[in-house]
Amino acid sequence: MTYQSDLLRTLDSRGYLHQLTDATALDTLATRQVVPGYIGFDPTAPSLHVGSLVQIMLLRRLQQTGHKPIVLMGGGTGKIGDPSFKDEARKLSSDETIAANIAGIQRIFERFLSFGDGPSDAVMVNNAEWLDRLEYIPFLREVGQHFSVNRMLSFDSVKLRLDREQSLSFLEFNYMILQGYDFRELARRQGVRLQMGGSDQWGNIVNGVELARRMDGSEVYGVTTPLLTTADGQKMGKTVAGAVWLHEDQLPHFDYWQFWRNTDDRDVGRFLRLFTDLPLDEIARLEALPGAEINEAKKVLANEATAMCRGRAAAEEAAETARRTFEEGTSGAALPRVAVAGGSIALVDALVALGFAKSKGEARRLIAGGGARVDGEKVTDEAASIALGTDDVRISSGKKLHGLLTPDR
RNA sequence: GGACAGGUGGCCGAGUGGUUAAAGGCAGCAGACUGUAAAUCUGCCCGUGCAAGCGUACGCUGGUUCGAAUCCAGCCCUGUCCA
Repeated sequence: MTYQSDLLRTLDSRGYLHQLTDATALDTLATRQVVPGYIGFDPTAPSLHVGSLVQIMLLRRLQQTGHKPIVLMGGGTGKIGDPSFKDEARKLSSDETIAANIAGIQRIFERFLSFGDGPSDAVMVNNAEWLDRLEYIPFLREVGQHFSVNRMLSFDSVKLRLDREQSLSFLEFNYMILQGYDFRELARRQGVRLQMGGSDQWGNIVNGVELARRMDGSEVYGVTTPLLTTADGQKMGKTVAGAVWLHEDQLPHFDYWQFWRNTDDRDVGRFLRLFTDLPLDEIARLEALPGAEINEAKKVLANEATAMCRGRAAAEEAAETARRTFEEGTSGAALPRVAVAGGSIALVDALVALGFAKSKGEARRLIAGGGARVDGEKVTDEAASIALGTDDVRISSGKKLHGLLTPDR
């Protein structure tokens, strides 16, 4: 369908829409007023990784089209853990951990959203504010009566777990009730009209929509994004080094840039639309590049995505390092470095020190398999030692990972 | 509380006394081919050690045995059914 509102037109054309509870009504609403919309995030880690980036970008689009993004931190629900599509119960987090995680996550959002007091400025709220104070009996009477267990059991998030004969504790079973209640509370307190989330959140979102209607008679809406997988069917956000964290404390700028640079051909257009602010006609041109020229589009993707998250300077440095490393075969400034004292180091130790191998044994296997190079020369002697003069020595693991040994004088 | 089934390496899953650091698959790493892509083929894939080896590992604790992931006992956890 064609949408009237900037909001839905943008979301639709850039590939964010999977399901909507009431597209027409939401579309109309968005043409008439500033729509406060939220997405919930569990503060179960001190940072967020690329897996959350679609949701973050969704809030950014909301703000870009004149509406108000609200970041809901699940300080209360985080104490329970979302059971959706998880195989096993999450570990419960302590209050201190949760508070620290929230602080870590906030600094990431500040890069994607503009916070403040204005009508379309972003705000961050914590559902512990209302959830921690709930009293069991009143809650059951007011909220519990609106939930049918029969229905909750039919939700995929629960059903799949039960079908696989895995345990689902009552604690976790309550997650969807609390999340529905969040929506209703935010609607009441802040006039929130929209909840967004990944497709796995559909059931939770619908619960909230219905709860708000039943308790307060208010109309609120839900939008989910498609589950983001790479073209070869993998969940997005893993690289050689593990999760692709958004904050540089967990992942260097260069690695972040490389993550985007290594995007599958088939994903380039989709990712450009989702993760950059480039205009659609420009993206259409880039994704149509034939054959190896598509690499130009990947560079643009890497530059833009890195600039948004890490800053333009970081993106440029990463791009320059990548150009020198991969196109010239020399070294760039953003490569990881390890200082070596004493003028020499065993190759296995160097590989471990640079993080290219988790253990000496792994480093040895890498060398034996022909994957290790010193200054571009393949080395197959597991016992090789590297002598350092005055210059940096470049160590490579495979084609992708490069690092420098710097003499420590 | 009772009956039954089960708990194996990051995941799935074989294995019912020695030749089992544990088949196979997935994921991951490397090589070849390429375009820092995909697909395909090949090798690697607990730690330590140049190596022989040593250490650790099949829910936990103890036992039987020359020898246990495999047998026995108790406990913990999960599922199904019953109360």
